[in-house]
Amino acid sequence: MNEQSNARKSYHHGNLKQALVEATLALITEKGPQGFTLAEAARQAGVSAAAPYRHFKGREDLIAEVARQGYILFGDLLEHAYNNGQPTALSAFSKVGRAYLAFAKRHPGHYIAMFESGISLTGNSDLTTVSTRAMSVMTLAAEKLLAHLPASERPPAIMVSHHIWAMSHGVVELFARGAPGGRAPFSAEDLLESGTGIYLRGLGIIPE
Amino acid sequence: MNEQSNARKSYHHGNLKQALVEATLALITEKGPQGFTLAEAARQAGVSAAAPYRHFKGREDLIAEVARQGYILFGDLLEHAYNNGQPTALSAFSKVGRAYLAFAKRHPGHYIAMFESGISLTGNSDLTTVSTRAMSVMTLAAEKLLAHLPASERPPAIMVSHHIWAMSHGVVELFARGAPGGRAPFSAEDLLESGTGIYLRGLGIIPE
DNA sequence: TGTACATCAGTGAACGCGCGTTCACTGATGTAC
DNA sequence: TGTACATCAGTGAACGCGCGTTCACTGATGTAC
Repeated sequence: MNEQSNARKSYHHGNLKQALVEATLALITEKGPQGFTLAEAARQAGVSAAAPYRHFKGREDLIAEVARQGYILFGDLLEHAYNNGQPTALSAFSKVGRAYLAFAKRHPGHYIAMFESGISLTGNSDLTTVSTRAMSVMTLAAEKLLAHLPASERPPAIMVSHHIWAMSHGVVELFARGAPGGRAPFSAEDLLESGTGIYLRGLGIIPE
Repeated sequence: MNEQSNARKSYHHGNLKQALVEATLALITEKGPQGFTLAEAARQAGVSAAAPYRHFKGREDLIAEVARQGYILFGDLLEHAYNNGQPTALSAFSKVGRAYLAFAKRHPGHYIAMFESGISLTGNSDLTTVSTRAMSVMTLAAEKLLAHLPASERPPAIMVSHHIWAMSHGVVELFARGAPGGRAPFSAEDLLESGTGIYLRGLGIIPE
């Protein structure tokens, strides 16, 4: 949190790498993934435009680092919400869904870097690793949930987790941030809750 | 479809406005909403960088026009798919869902301009009008579908259409365009079909 | 049908701007002895 | 504890670039008579 106003005493910044990450988060949150520029991130960190090159290969690399940290945080939050499937597979699954939306709302900069910055996972093994891990939590939660069903009417867990992922992502993009959905009569939380509720009833997980 | 290579014979272009719209579509599809520049659109239309200002207030205004045309096309396709709810409310509803995904895949430039360009509906009444109209088709389809249910277990149509909208948009963003979902084991079409199928069963529309 | 003229839709040069990136540099820090 | 030196993490100036936008201009088109 070392900003321009917060003048450095020393020639060395001390924590420039992370300061740049934080500046990037702020800029991305405010102006979108493309409103972000390396030069302005440097400015916000109170450092010359050339300084970031001591820590990042360039603009892309900085965004990738933000996404990387985002995926780790995301995975942590989902895992914590999942809580090893306790107390029940259903409650754990619901909590994971809620954690998804909570992450997107509380960490919009990370979310945008991860899903809207146009960054590509292929060719960045670090990113692939952390994103796979985060997504696997959702799949695991789906698996445990589906275990309750007789095998004959049990859809693939990956499919189910993709359904939930899609619905969650859609709710985030359309209704969570003054986006196209605009002033909808339902909050993002309500929409996701009710949507997954109906979906789970369709799966036969919730009776009646 | 009047491109650079397709040299104008005359001093006047004849159809520059639409040529710029088409160039924008191509650029946006290829490089994302921010990879697009007015200058390059002009270049692709075989015209000087100043020419677009005869037809648009500026960069934003051109993107807005693309989005506007997109919403109109989108609305037309949804309405055609809906087909006045014939032959059954359920089949019409399903067709609308499929049309949503088909539009996103066949007209990615429009879709991106509409939903990912960061364009704002507020303050552009033209845009608001056409987008409202498109979305109302989805709500109408939901309404007719829900009419089959006893009032006691009938959720608001707007909520249902928002659920479907969210799931559809999520599928488009995550699985329809080599996006984060990457090489998933299911196609976007399959995912949306199965997802809405489970959802509709949850609503009690599809039995068993 | 011809002509005079207004309007329209382009041109091309110019502007100021901020960006990403490179480079030789230098002050601060860490370490071997 | 002191000193010499290597390394590190910044600086600041400079570059080339393409962008958005403005402006006076001009060639083409449309119209009144």
